[in-house]
Amino acid sequence: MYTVSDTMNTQFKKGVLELCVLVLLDRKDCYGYEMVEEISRNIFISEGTIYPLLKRLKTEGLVISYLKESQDGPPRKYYQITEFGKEKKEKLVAEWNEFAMGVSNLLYNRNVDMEGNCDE
Amino acid sequence: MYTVSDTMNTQFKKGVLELCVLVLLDRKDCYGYEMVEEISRNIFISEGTIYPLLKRLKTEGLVISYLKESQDGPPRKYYQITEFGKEKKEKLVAEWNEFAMGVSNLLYNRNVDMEGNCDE
DNA sequence: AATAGTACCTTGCAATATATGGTACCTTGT
DNA sequence: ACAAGGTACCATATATTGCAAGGTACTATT
Repeated sequence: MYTVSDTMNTQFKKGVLELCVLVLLDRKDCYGYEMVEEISRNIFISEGTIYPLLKRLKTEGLVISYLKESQDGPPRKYYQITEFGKEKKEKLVAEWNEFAMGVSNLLYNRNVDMEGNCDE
Repeated sequence: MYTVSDTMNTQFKKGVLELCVLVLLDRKDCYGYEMVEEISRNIFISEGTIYPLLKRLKTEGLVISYLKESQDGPPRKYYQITEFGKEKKEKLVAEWNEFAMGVSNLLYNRNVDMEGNCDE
């Protein structure tokens, strides 16, 4: 199991894990435990986080799920992204990029003139 | 007053606004209303967010404050970053950069081998 | 006198990552 | 046979924090 330093700021992850899960599922169907492994390659995530998150995504209609047997342990619950989920993913990616750029500008004092960010 | 689209994901900001405030205060002393203006150039922030945040930073010893009269309205409460605050800022900047890079790798499927992210 | 901008503040709410603890399957070593 | 460890799922309670909504008060403009 891969791990990234668990000192990483918990708050930073708010909302981002949903984005990460949708991005993974847009590539291929995954089961929960697998996604924890994947995401853990890059940012720390606790197992206790993924299952409530997946449940929420399912309730919101962003994903569906199906069971599949496994040789290595109990049956796996695979998740598949829906069309609605794909739309949401696109929206979140765009928002994340805009946000990350905004933060970067603030941190490194680049006050670029962006379209539509001024009242008059 | 500058504004960025207020549709920006609220969750993304968790923890980041603290970082932004500390970065601003590391450049120069600022008062709350001023920081809202500055930050709003790049990411949406509500006025109702900054004052509880500043209060918390003060309680934690990351900043101190002093009053100064103004011609344009009521007295301004300026905030100054402490040595402890500067250390915290450095730590948060590093954590943010690591985090943002991790997310970027996940979004764009760059599974780089980074040092210390594998158990064996 | 009324309005708008500046500048501060408090309270309650909503969202979500995590810790903790639990169930159950399979393989390997003793 | 059985203990241990990895795989795989789940639920609950808690902490953190951004925001909306509402308030006070000063100054300048209409």
